[in-house]
Amino acid sequence: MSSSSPTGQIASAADIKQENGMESASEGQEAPREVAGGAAAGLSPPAPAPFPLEPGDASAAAARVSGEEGAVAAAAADQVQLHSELLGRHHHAAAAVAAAAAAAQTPLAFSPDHVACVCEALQQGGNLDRLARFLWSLPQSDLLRGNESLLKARALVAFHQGIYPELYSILESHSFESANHPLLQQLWYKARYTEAERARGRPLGAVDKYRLRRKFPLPRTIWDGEETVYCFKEKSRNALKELYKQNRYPSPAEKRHLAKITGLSLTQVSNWFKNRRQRDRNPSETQSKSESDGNPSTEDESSKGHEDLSPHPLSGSSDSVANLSLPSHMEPVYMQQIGNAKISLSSSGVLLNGSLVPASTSPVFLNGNSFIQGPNGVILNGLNVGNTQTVSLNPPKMASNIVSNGISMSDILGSTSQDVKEFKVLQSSSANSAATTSYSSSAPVSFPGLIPSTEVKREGVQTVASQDGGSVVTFTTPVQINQYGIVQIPNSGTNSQFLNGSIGFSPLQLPSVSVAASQGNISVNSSTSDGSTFTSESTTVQQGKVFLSSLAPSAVVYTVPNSGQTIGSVKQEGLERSLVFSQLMPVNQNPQINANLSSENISGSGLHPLASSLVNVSPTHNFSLTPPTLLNPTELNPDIAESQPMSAPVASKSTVTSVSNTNYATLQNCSLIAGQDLLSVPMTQAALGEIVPTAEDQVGHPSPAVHQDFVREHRLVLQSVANIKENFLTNSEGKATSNLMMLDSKSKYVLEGMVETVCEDLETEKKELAKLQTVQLDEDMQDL
DNA sequence: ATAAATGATTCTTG
DNA sequence: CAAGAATCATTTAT
Repeated sequence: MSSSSPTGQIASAADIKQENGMESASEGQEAPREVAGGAAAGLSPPAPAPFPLEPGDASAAAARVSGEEGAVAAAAADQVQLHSELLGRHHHAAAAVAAAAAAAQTPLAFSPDHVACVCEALQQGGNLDRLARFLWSLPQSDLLRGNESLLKARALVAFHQGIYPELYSILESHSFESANHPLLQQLWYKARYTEAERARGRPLGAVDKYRLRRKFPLPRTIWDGEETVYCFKEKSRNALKELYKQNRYPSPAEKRHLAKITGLSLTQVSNWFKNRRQRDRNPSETQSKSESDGNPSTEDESSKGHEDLSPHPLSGSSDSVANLSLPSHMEPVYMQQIGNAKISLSSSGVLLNGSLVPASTSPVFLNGNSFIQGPNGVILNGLNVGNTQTVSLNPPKMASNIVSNGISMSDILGSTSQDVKEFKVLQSSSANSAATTSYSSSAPVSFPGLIPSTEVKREGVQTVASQDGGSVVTFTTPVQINQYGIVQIPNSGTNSQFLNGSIGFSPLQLPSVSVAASQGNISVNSSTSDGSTFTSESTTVQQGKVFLSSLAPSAVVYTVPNSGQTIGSVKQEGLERSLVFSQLMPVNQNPQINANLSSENISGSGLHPLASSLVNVSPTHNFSLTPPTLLNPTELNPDIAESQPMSAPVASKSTVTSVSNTNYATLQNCSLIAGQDLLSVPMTQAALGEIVPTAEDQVGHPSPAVHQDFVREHRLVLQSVANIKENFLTNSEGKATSNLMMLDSKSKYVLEGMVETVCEDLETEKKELAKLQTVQLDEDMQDL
């Protein structure tokens, strides 16, 4: 009983994943209420059904104990039985298990793969006692290997046996794959709770547990470092807020999209909106105390409030928003980075809700420094490109995609630490103001180098209509402000879909008026933070130029000097060194351009295949679309950096930096960040971890080649899946796919059953993947 | 220890 | 099925 509460909580949390409607949750909990306690959501993950950590423990433990004694002998039999049990469910796994069982009888060492397989299978089945026995039967040598499945199994066993010090030791000594984090995190906390509970003699309260969590933060080995506030990740929260500003009643499609982006379940998204609305509505009770005005939140919200307040609950919303919000799936946040300057197109942010959209996008111009502002935010770069040039890209009509705004933005900002703060402020404020409609005047928060609004004249800002729905980036007539040349590049309507990995580009239109020529150039500089790719000195900067010129009516050439080379005359001749967008991206109809980064490009650094999905590069044209430098995994996940000393590999892998010295322009793909950081980054990291052994890893576990291979196989599978998902994200459907994504909150822990999943749940599209595994297993079997 | 913030649940309604 | 209202239980801040 006493224990039940803590456990219950965890268990409940797990179940809670309402989305999936895990029945497992039902367990035996008596007090649904307690379980329900919002908390559930908080802790990420509970392992769904897979195996019972919870309440049942006691009984399980007891069973184990009793069995344990006389059972050693029985172990083999058990395993055989187990085998048969599993057989029905997992074909491959079963085979492996069988092998294992056989092996068990003859104390031979079997390959790590088999051990891993068996461990996974046993874990899946929740046969902890058997698992414990199995571990017992393993030769010491096997136990010592760095096999993650084995370690996980050992951790589980240690937990169930109450040997917490060992558990902590295991958890802290090995960097586990993110897929295993949820489970291990629970073990960690639960162990802490249990310890405290025992010490104290009475059950812990929620607050007590909270304190324990604070006191014993998760080790980086089982935590990606993503902060969460009230159970939701910061990013997710931001994304939700963004959308809420635009539309209080998101359509199902929007919710789905949001769910996907944030990694939250559909239910969570819905709940969030529901709660938000409720709290916005009646300030009474809870929040009333603070303010007179009902709106607790902030001014901005209130302002926007009136617009959307309109209550058409369901259906209405879609219509009203029609202009703005588009098709459900859009997620267009993408950025392009050219050298130093970062240009963000789209943005989620700000969409001006109904009001602003039509007219003009009133962008905030930041001048002075090279800022290019997207609707949402501003992207800034700390470097000066030219003092006077400003480029603003605003998408007049944005779609719903807010996506990543919060996400990407924050991440991006992260890189430029100094600016971050300001940036954030700016970002939020601008966004808000936009939403409110009153933007121009009040607009911009003070920003260094910002041009007073008065100085800005917007003349030719007319947004050009997008063509056929595809996303179009239009360069409208430049507005001149004094000496400052301002070029507006509105991005109207983003219909194109940007999938994570892909970047959609629409035709760039240049007004015949030569923007650039006279105005000067927009100098863009390469600023890869380290300057590794381009040397970006102020000098260069000034030289770097972007010509939006008369090459062709619709052609734009961005030229960014290469570090080594002097820019000299970049013009038409410079084509080789420059990018001609129009040619490069024939985007018109085909908003999506997918150029896979061939591994070779980055291979030097040992980039894993997965990376390719992340990065889109079209080598042929000295044009590289890369994940923003900022996105360096290192930066995204601080913990990664810490946990993996070898930041170098990581960085290189991300290719973020330079793809080749030939590229002059670097485009950043924001969406990538947004959508993918959840999935890809971690995955990538994991992959790297294996492929590029870090010092830490090696020290920690001298894993045999075999093991690595095995792991790699898994990784391949997983990665493939990831790729699939990313590449075909369009189908929001993706249930199938998502099943394999361990990182996907919905399917959390599905991974747990890596084996199971891979072996058993293969669906049509994934059969090939399965084969991989099969082959692997078969080979192993033969070896046996 | 208390209070505010927040996610989730339950029940009702359309 | 979704939304609103009331209410919880937990998380976070004081």
